[in-house]
Amino acid sequence: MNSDNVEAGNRPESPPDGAPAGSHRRGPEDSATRAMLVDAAEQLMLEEGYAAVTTRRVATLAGINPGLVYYYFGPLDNLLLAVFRRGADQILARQSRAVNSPEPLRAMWELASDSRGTALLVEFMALANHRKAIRTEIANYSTRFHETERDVLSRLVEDEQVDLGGVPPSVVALLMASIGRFLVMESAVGCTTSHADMWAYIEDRLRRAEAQRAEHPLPAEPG
Amino acid sequence: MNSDNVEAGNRPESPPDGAPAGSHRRGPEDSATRAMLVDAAEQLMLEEGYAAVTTRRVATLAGINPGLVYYYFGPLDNLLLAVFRRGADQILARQSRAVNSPEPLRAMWELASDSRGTALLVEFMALANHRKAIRTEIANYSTRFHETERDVLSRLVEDEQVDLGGVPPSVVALLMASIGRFLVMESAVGCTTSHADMWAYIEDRLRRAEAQRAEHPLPAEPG
DNA sequence: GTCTATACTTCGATAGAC
DNA sequence: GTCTATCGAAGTATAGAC
Repeated sequence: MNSDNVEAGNRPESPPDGAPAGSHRRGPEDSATRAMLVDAAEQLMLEEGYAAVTTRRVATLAGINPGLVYYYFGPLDNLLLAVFRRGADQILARQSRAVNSPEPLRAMWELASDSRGTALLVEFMALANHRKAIRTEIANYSTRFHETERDVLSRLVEDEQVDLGGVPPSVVALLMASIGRFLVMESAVGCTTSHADMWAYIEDRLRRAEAQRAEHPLPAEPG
Repeated sequence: MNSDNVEAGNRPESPPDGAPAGSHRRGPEDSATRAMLVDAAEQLMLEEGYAAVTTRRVATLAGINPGLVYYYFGPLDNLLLAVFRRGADQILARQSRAVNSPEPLRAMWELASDSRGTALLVEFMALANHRKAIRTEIANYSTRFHETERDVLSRLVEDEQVDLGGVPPSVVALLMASIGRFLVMESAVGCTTSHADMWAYIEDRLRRAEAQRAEHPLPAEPG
């Protein structure tokens, strides 16, 4: 689908077979059953929160025997980690397409304000409070996410493709990520105070920042 | 301690005795035992997440018999709600002091970037995904929080006490809330990419916005 | 790889003695 | 108001048949 190097398997801290330390048994990574369990766990997290992700409920929802959860993942934490990693890889892949799109700022904003991704992230943020493995994984993912956007924005400013009005690219990257997710989180609970104002403001800034591109078309790369 | 009208008891949707519909029994609101249970529940939420808040664990941590949890709160959801309401009231009271402080913008920013309040809010946001009562309560609280800041900022701009650089007060209110909480959330999981840049940027904006006040001292209210 | 059966723990909630 | 005792449900995890 895309040739970006953001797929699973490049994660440096994982052993070659992808098995976290401490898990006794593990089925193949490409098993259809395994994927169905991850699907079911993700659905439960989104609909009822992480506390609803139990071996019995996941297995029942997937139409699979509860014992198989342990066969594929060992302790339940590993299943949660698998859900996070798959989701994080999907978002990083989408980010990779966004920063290369014709309107990178707008695409990055749409990614930042994605409701599904944010809903999952909130669950994992809460989970991270008492699960160290999740905490580390979120930190790694967030770091990659921000660094990519910061570097891309720096380059775009350098090439006069966008105008950030003097605000540092690293700051703009954090601004988009925080505001987008915040709006989604509040909408999820039914609070939309001043959201319309914020959306209008963002839209205005996006339009002005991207307008720079029309005046400064990027010449073909030399060499 | 303060005379602001943000204390509990003014909540319009609560019946006079403060008992939510459906709870069969309930002890007095000012009970010391009740307060210890709320303390223990809050501590468990902060240290181990909402899933750790069980009747047995709360009671054990508080050194109180598990049966008393039902005596005071009925179903467990009511205990969670009590934790949220007490925390929300504390933050609204602190907000009320912040907006009346000598440097309201800075005080509002310090409130937005408060780590303890944010950690609790993350837990409740996750809880809200599948508990309607929590969802409604968060929406009410957030609405009040934003509206207060928006109104105060509007007044400050009107009186030329602060300079928001043309950004609407409602937008600035949301910006502070989202960025502050986002930084705290990321720090909690150990990701601080670009945080130093953001803090420096915020500090610069705060200093410039508050500088306006020195040039335009507010005259005494007429009448 | 998939399933059954099971051991053990902890949960929410209630009844009732004191 | 506080405690003991208890019910039934659901949880994690394992052993072992097929």
